[in-house]
Amino acid sequence: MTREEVSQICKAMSDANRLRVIEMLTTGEKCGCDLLDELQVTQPTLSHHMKVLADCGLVSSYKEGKWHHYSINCERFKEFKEHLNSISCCRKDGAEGTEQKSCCNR
Amino acid sequence: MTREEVSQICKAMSDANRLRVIEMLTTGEKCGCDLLDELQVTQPTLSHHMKVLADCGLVSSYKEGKWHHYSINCERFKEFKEHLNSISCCRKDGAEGTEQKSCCNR
DNA sequence: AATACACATTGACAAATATCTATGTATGGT
DNA sequence: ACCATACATAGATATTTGTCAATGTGTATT
Repeated sequence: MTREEVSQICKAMSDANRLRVIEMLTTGEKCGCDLLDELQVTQPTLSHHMKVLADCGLVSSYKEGKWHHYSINCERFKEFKEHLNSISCCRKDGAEGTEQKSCCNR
Repeated sequence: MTREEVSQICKAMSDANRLRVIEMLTTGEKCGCDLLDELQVTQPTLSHHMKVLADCGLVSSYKEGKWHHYSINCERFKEFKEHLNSISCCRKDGAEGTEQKSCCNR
C-alpha cells in the first residue's frame, strides 16, 4: 500500500459522517436509505460520502432492485490497519539505556 | 477516543507530506530542519504541518537551543491504532452459513 | 554589535471539500 | 399509466486546506 493510498483512506476517514457510516457497516451491510435515516444529511450528501468511501476501496456495494447494499471491504480495511500497525513509534531494540536525546543532524 | 478525535487524527494523516513526517519520526526524533531537508516544502509550510500533527496529539516536541525536536507520541498513536483495530469488518460469530444477503430494513 | 540559523506567525491565494437545491434515472407498487 | 421510492448527477456556495512570501522572535557564533 503506497503512501498515496494510505493518505486517501485517511482522508476518507477524516469526516465524522463517514466514520459513522463505517461504524454502522460493522454490524453488517446496509442500504443507503438505512444509513440516511441515521445521519443528519441530505440524500445527495450521503451519496457523495459513499462515493468517497468506495473510491478509496474501503466500502463495496451491489445493487438489488431499488437498493444499493453497502458493506466494508474487509480485505482492504485490513490492509490499511496492518499498514498502520507496521508504523512503529518505539525503538524495537531493547537498549533502553542508549536513548538518544538528540537526533538533530547539526 | 471519541469519533471527533479519530476524525481529527485521520485528517492529520490524510496529507502525504505529514505521513512522510510520521514515517521519518519512526526512526527516532528529528528537528524541524532535518524534516525540512527531506520534504519539498518551504519552512512555513512544514511549520504548519507540524502544528497539525501536534494539535491532534500524534507528535510531541521540546525545544533545545535553536532546535525543536519532534517525536511520535507513542501512547497517542497506539490509542489510535487500537481504536481502528477494534472496528471489525467481519462478523465475529462463526456462523458462515447464516450470511444475510440483505440488511435493508425495508 | 552584527550576522546566521531555526522556527513561528501573518496574510494572501488557489484548490479541495462538504453541503445544499434541483433534477434525472431506474425500479416497484397501485 | 401513474406515483412513490432509492439513488446518482449537476451546479452553486461557503468553508477548509495546502502553500507561499514576507516578517517577527529567539538563539548561537563571530
